[in-house]
Amino acid sequence: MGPRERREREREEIRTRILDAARELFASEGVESVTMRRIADRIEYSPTAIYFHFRDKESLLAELCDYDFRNFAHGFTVIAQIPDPVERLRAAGRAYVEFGLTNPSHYRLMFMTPKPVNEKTDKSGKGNPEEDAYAFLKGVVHDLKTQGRLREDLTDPDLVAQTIWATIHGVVSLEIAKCNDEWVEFRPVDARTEQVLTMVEKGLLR
Amino acid sequence: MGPRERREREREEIRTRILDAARELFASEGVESVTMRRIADRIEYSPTAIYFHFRDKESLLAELCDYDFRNFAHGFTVIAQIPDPVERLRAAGRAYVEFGLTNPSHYRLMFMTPKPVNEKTDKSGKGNPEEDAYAFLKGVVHDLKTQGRLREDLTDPDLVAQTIWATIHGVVSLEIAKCNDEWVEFRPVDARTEQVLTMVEKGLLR
DNA sequence: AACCTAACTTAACACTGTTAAGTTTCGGAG
DNA sequence: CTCCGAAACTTAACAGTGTTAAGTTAGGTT
Repeated sequence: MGPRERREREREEIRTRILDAARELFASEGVESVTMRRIADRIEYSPTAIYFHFRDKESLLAELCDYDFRNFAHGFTVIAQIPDPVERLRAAGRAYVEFGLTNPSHYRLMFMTPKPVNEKTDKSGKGNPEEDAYAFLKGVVHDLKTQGRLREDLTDPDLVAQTIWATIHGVVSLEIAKCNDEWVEFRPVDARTEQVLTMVEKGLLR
Repeated sequence: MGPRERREREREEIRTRILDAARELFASEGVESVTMRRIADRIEYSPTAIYFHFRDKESLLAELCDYDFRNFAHGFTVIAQIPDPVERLRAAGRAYVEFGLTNPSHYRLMFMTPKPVNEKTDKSGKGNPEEDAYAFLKGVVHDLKTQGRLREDLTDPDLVAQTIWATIHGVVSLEIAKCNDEWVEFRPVDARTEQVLTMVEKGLLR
């Protein structure tokens, strides 16, 4: 209750105000419109003030994506309840696509942009949500295997998980990057998603 | 042979010198290192000179990618000779992956970066190479269908082609964007490619 | 009451893409 | 041969970016 805690709380408050301002710009106008100066305008601070709360722009955006993806990943706890692993996989795939399409800027930054090699993966604490999502997928693959639903020649669960991930990621990322191109008559993305999911089933299960 | 033609030829020459300089930077240091000023340095011109040959930076890079992808797509003419459409599909998939991995900057700009909505697709002349590649894929799907190799419930060739494209694109783009992440133990990209290709076969053919 | 540090602002730096204005070069017409 | 006009280029500048060094203010601690 001392002023020490208050200061800390206030500090956390302005941190999230910065993140909120960034998110609005991010979602409404895309990543290239997110500018330190524009964020600062929104919260009526000087641009330099942001650097007192975030190391640089990149880690600000990384934290934003991390936070929102973690928020989304909470939905996986209800999907995890689905007993049939095949249905669970379908549901997870649909949810993943939906996240990508409703948060294209997030998705782009997280999964379509190469990171420089440094990548101090901040081992401390909760563990990054991408990793958790991948672990979830691996769990589904594990269940498929123990229930004998996987094709018998598929022995490496990581390889299977990465195959599934790549496939569904392909749908999302192609939609995000290419939906405005008119030279290919794209089928509705939902149709493509379902098509891909049944291909995964018929191609990997038995 | 008049000076008229010479001037035109010289103009074309400096154009390709600009493209070559851009390509070197592009390939060796990535797209974010390609700067009008650095291109200009390499050819010992002023940065402004480039604008006499290219409308802006974006169309310079677009032309570069277009040119190189078209160059790559010529390889498809030999793949097109493969009589068995299944083998043809595999070969095309492998070639596509190889292009993406040896030209990640090209691939990123062409297939992992959203274009603004305008997109004056320059209907004039040769037609863009991405479209040609897609047409090639549709041709394979067509052959598969007429030979009765496609699953009978797959009636829409575009949907099938887009499914295959998304799948293989997923492998390439994930590799480009995530190969430096250490939290997931990626299997070798060749293994993932083969895995995905057999999944496509078992999932879409009969 | 004095101080000291956290939180902020102002001003600036080194970049970026792009453009307006001025200069050079050079083929073609009188 | 001379002059012209346009093409090809340069210099200087603008408006924007992320980021930092230095200065200022406010508020809890001694």
